[in-house]
Amino acid sequence: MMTDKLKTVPEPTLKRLPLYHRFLKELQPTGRESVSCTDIGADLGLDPTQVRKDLEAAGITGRPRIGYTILNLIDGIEEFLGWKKANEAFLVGAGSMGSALLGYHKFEDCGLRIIAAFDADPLKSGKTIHGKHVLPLEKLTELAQRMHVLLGIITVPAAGAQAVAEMMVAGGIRAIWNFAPLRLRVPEHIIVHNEDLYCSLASLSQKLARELQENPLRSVPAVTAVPADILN
Amino acid sequence: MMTDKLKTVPEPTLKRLPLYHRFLKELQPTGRESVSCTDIGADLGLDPTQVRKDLEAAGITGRPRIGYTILNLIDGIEEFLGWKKANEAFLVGAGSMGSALLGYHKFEDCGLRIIAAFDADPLKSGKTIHGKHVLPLEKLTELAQRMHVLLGIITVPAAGAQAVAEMMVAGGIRAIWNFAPLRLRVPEHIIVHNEDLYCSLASLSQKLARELQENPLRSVPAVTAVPADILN
DNA sequence: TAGATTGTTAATCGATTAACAATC
DNA sequence: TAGATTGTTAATCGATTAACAATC
Repeated sequence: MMTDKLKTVPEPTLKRLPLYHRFLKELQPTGRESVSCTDIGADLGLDPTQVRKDLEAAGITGRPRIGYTILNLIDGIEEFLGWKKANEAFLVGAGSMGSALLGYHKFEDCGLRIIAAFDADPLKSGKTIHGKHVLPLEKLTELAQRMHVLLGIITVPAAGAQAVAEMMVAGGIRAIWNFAPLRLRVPEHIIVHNEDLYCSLASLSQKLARELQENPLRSVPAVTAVPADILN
Repeated sequence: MMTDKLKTVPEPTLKRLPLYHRFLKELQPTGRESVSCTDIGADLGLDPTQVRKDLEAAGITGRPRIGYTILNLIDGIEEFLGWKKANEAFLVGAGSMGSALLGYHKFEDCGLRIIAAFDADPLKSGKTIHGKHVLPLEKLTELAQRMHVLLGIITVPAAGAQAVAEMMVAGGIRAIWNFAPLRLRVPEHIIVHNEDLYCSLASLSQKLARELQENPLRSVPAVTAVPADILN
């Protein structure tokens, strides 16, 4: 158990730590006690030194010749990433993406507890999705304030996202996980994390275009007509 | 219209180009003809030189003193990112995340055309989600082959993802957009893009934990009891 | 012409990788 | 002891930022 100050670490390190965590969780049931950076790196295709640096950044120490105690490592990563004490969160936008996130109960293992959803549509508020109540949007600010909810998730369409962000900020929310495809304008102290699928797609699409330019088609089978009624 | 060779560009550049594109699309209706890197940078909070470098990497040129022609810029970015000719894609896993993606019709503007979904569950296959047919999983490989579909989207739970990836590869799919929280083991020439929400959450959660450590609570209003019946 | 902006080269910064000493 | 592995410092690499010349 370590409760040192949480340091600022490079973003890439922050993204890799959960990968280590996942690998260690797979390793745990095997009964092994310790693991080396070489082992972790081998599984994920990473340089062992990088793994060591990441763990060092997270404030986790091992023992020369032995490696790291798996239990210790899992605990240290969870502590460092803030997964030990759950962040309560409000989700706004009970559309399909919102519903999907409400169903990801595994988020709780990562310290995320979505305690309610909100939607401007009266047809949606009042319902329950994956066991979570959907409340009318106008209650967001007040409830966030009263309940000291510090994390907000935005899954509304782009057009409504800025307004929602402002309601969240007004309610004292400090960090926003934004799935709407736009940059939110919020005060500087608010942490915003954009999950911009369009940007993500852009990078995939460019890579595929480039790959196809280099190797047009690996094999060129006859183009067969496909039953029209089976696809739209 | 530019049809030069598509270059390999830094990943960060690839992620920023769609942001420029979005800003330019907003600018377009105003009737303005040209724009400078300073303008773009100001909107997104980026260094103008970085914007210029990114555009240069995408093979787009401007004119000193004038800037870039907006139309030209939009066209150039779309061309470079491969948004001009649609990539046909198969999506596997018609759960809530899959459904959400099937409903994102704006993906088509980014050159992504999801032409069908697949699911192992016979209760789901046969249905139609957001206008797309859901087919039985066992048809995936053959159909991908016959239709020359090159892009696959995985939205099944982690346990099934590796098997799906293998079916995709067998069907000749060249790029995979993976939403399942695990690293897929695929041949080297396959492009994999992991949309790992857990890793993303980790970084947000750590930042929030750190922020709370530094500024525990901006204001400390009384903790009010919340109607128990309104939340679960 | 003068000034704004691109294009391009150099400097800086940060992250990754390599080298090696400390240690169990 | 010898050897594997951590801890730590140095070297490399790549991306960002700064500087400045070219140009419309």
